[in-house]
Amino acid sequence: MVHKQPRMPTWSRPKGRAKIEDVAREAKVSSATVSRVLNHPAIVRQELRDKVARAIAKLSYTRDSAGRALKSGRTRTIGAIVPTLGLSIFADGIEALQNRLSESGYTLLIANAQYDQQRELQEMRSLLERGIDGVVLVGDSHSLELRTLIRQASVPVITTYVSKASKGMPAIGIDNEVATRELTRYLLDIGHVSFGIIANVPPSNDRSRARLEGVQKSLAQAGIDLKSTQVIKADHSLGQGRSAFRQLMTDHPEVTAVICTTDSLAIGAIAEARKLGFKVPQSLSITGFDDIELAGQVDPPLTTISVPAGEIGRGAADYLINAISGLSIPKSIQLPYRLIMRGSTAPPPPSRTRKNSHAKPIRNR
Amino acid sequence: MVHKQPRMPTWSRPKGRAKIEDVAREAKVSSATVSRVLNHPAIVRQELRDKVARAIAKLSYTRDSAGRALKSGRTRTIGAIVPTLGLSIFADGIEALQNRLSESGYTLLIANAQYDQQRELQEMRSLLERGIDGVVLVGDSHSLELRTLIRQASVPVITTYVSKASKGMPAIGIDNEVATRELTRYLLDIGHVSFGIIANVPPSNDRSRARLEGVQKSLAQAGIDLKSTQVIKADHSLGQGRSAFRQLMTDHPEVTAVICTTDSLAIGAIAEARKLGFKVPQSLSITGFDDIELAGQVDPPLTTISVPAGEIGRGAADYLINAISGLSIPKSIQLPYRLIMRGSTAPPPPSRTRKNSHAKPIRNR
DNA sequence: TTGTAAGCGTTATCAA
DNA sequence: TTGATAACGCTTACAA
Repeated sequence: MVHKQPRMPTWSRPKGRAKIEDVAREAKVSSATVSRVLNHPAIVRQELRDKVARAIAKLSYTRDSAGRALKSGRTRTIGAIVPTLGLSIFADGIEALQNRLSESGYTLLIANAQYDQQRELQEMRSLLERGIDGVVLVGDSHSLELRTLIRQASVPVITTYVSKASKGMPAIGIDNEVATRELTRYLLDIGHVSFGIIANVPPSNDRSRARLEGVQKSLAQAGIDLKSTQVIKADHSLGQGRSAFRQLMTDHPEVTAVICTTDSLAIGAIAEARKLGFKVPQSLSITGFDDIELAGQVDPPLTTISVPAGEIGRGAADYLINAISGLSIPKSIQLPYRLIMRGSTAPPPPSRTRKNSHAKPIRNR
Repeated sequence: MVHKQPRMPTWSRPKGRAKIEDVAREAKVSSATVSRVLNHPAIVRQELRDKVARAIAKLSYTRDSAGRALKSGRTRTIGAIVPTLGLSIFADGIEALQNRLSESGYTLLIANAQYDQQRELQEMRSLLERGIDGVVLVGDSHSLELRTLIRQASVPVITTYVSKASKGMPAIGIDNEVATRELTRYLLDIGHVSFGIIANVPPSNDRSRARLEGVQKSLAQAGIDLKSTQVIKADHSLGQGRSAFRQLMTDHPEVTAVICTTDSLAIGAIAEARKLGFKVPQSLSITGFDDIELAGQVDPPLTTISVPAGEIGRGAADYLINAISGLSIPKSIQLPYRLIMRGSTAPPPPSRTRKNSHAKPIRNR
């Protein structure tokens, strides 16, 4: 005998979720008391507190954050816009950011802008409409419109992976330019005089630009000339690293040190170098930037600059949480990078050191 | 002469944001009309529509989603909980998910659970409290409590990177077990009889387990015995791939094919193999799984299974958006994987083929 | 210490 | 076609 299933009402309200009134009724107190138990437990009598707690457990009540946000003007939500999640350096930062926020009861709204300022603006609008309490950006190339939007919303903001506040926006990260200066200095010190650079320069990538400038300035300071063909532009893929390397070495066989602005490019370059028969580091030094997981595992392991992505993420979280609660920390936070010297760099072959190089004499002292 | 700055009120409300009433006043219509222009423009007269539009532009008004959510019970927000963002396969999926959601006016709340069911549960509570309209999970190992929570909230859910609905939860992804079966079949077909497996088995990683089972079943079917020492457990890091490989080859020098359950492990294994003097693929074949960017760039390029992370992310978004609007698509979506044959695999050296192997005769048919 | 009630910004129902 | 108004669930003066 087939029984008919008890039929659901044609359209039952999607949420059978308990509300604060239900808890109040169950505990025989007012809804205000329930709210107080939730938000300021100290000011309610132990006995009632327990009753309310039991009622909450029984109904497995959770606050509806919409009502809460409407009343308080706070969403306990932070937004982040990154260029992409496809680069582990950003993914790692976001992961750390989320972990820290979660500990403090915040949730993370995330968006990616694909290095497109127009998209960034649009995502920001969407985030702002959601009423985020704070926002995390990357880098310091942002449209004026974006800045205006943030200022008008008077939402705390911090930008990451760079170290200097730009146009009043606080930052947390490393000084990319100083980092490549040190790296270049190191290569100069061990005797290199003929350089090639593989730089990822998608539009609006200020970090990469700073890295490139660090190298250029350091070389200029050492009186070493750099032809424009010694700087190859690429995106950040391994494949581009390979082809850029090939082009570089075709045009400039005299090069003994190849500086890449990301590890991916460097790893691509190493792969291609090996294929082309270069001995790294004996005849050719190659460096990266970021210190991704792979950097220490390739053969030879990559000399690179380590970027503290986790610390950046955590620091951004802490900064915003403080800023939201009124403790404004207006200054930028400069984090230390580390020059990691591994096996991909060595002094140039004897025949190629300064003595018999074509480098001009040192100009700037 | 120093003028005092006009002093801000001790505590000004953080938002100078225009509300719907302001727009209404500016346009000399009722707030209801403004709302209608925003939500059902068709039913309001052209003239008023324009007036309202102008007022909106003038005040640069945007809806406050808290009020909206409170009224409508919808937040236009999707939550996602991934094990980690540190694996590019997940980062890529999330990126695609976010892009697709963004196109449809949704924003993405993200959390990571670090392969910890307890954390997953806690993050889910937080997400649910935020009133998400749908949720994306990874894999099919989830605590009963989590399932219950989701069911009670009656929030649409989809799990990803697996292909079969488990306990009523729809899924989108590939069939990991079938994939490694095909991969193993391929290795058998080209003559391998002695296998080693490097498997990442963090707690609750069902994908990895399925991959491992696929290999085991395929080998069992071919009548090939697998000692427990031929299966090395590891996490998913490159370094672990290296050490696992070393251990494997120490215990089982007869192995001619090493199957790794992730590309990272395989790349680590290749690096170590090279260091130890193995010739890949001439004397040893190595395979991965995921087809990360690097897989095609290492030397030799890695034979692997390609997982369509982007498609998974987009598919999950589409699924949820449909489910939210009532078009329930109850079935799981099985996406095709691809076996990518590259240079890291080849027939075993002649001396090691079946003829003179120690493999038992085929049992199962 | 607790309860009552107003109001946060929006949308939808009902009347006009 | 438009306007007035009542919720939505929560927090917080203000009263008791």
